[in-house]
Amino acid sequence: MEDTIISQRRAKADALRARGEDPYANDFRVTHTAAEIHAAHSGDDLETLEQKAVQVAVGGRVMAIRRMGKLVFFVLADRSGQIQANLFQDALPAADLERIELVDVGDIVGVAGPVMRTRRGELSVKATSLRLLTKSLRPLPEKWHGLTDVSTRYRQRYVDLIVNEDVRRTFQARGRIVSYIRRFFEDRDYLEVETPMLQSIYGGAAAKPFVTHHNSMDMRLFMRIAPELNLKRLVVGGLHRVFELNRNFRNEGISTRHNPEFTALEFYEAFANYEDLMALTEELLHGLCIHLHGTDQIPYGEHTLSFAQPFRRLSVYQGLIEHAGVPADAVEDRDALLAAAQRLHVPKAHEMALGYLQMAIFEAAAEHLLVQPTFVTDFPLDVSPLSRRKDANPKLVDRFELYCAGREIANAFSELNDPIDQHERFAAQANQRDKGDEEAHPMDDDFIRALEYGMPPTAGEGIGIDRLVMLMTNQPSIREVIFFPLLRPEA
RNA sequence: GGGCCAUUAGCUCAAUCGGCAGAGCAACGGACUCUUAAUCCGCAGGUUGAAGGUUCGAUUCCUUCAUGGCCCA
Repeated sequence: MEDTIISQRRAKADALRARGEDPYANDFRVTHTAAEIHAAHSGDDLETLEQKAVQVAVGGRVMAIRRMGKLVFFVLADRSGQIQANLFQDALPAADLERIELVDVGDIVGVAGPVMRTRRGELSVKATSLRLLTKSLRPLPEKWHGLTDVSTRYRQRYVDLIVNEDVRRTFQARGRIVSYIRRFFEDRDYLEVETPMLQSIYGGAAAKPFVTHHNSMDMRLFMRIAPELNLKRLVVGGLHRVFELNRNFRNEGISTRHNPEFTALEFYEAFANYEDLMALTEELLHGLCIHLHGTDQIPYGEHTLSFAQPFRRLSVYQGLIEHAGVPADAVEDRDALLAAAQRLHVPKAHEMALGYLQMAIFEAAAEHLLVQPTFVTDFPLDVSPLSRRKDANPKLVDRFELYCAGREIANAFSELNDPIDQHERFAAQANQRDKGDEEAHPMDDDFIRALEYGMPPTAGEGIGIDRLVMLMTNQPSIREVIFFPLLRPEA
């Protein structure tokens, strides 16, 4: 029974206290990490190390104990990796030898002594002292199979991280990705900014918000679904290159691709258009892939993704023609589109305005085919209330979405900066809302006012960081790249 | 929201047609000064997710619920 193990370990903590030692001490100082020791001495043989007698102090969790009678091996894990500690009876003071008996797998210990190599070649620390620094009361999962139960892995991510090295690596990669992105934009003279998560009017995307309440102001507030409108206000204010890398909240279903809170990068650059952003996006993803993997060809599930530049480009209309079987001269023909929608089992097709219908067909027919990075361009105006019209075709906008592995990774456009047009678009969205579209964009009078002061010609983009991390780390579920994905509370 | 699947010891998994609930690892006791999932001997550990039903008898069959996973919308 679990309580049996816990009480056994509590007894060991008590035994330590009886010896006048704190089972939760905090006075041990580490001089080296495991990785530093491996890096410094990987080429040193047994005799060389004996001569050098390099003294180190390492601290970490005991991942394995192998007792050989008068010799005990610990495998220690610290933030950098693992190192073996060898506890020889004739190298340790009596008090430390007795302490070995109080150490369990899972405890945090400190070991000091010279770096050595065993006869079998294992680089180790020969312990001349042993401290027990943190008593672990709960047993770790089995050493070979680890922890695999998905629910437990997410609920007790700390255990998942202790025992599953690949999980640790995935989250380390996530950190490096975020860091690379920040550096990428800082190098291009972008300013990192933070804008409100709590908003009295939400906007910037088509999604349902979380609603909350401010008590002392007695005010309804929304969790933001996107930072877009605030970032464009900053561009109006003269911050011509800004980015925000932060959380968005959308009140929708949970799946392998959706978590209610997710991390997005949004960036805005004045005097640029959506074509410029395609080039910038290629550069960002290509550089990131090389930075992480040293190559631009990486596995994702059964596929090999290529981030070699340039990425494929496919207009929405081309997609309708090539993948949905819509005749080339009928991409704006409602009857032809409805026929395609029926073939593809698009629900509620008859209720949709033209642009929504085109996109629903495109998504049903083409989305899953877009495995290699592909810029889908030239979206219908109806579904793009914040994008600039195309000069050549006012029914379309200067917009692209980047698809990869059948998923939307990024969404970008030349920004609509005509306040009159923007007001009309919001009005059209209000009309959609009246028809029952809960995801239609709400009117934002202050945003119109900001545009009336004049926003320079600008292009902006949003990139889903969680999905990007999934691609870069070959993970099939968004929950594998979010430390604590949303779950129902335990019973 | 719909369908399918899973839930058994701390962890990973068994259990024949409905017939005494088992193993490995971890733990506990012991042997061992070069192990690498150490090895060897011994011992212990269970409200089979919850509630109800069928049955002489339920881990197994049925119903409802809970949690999670996958697929679909």
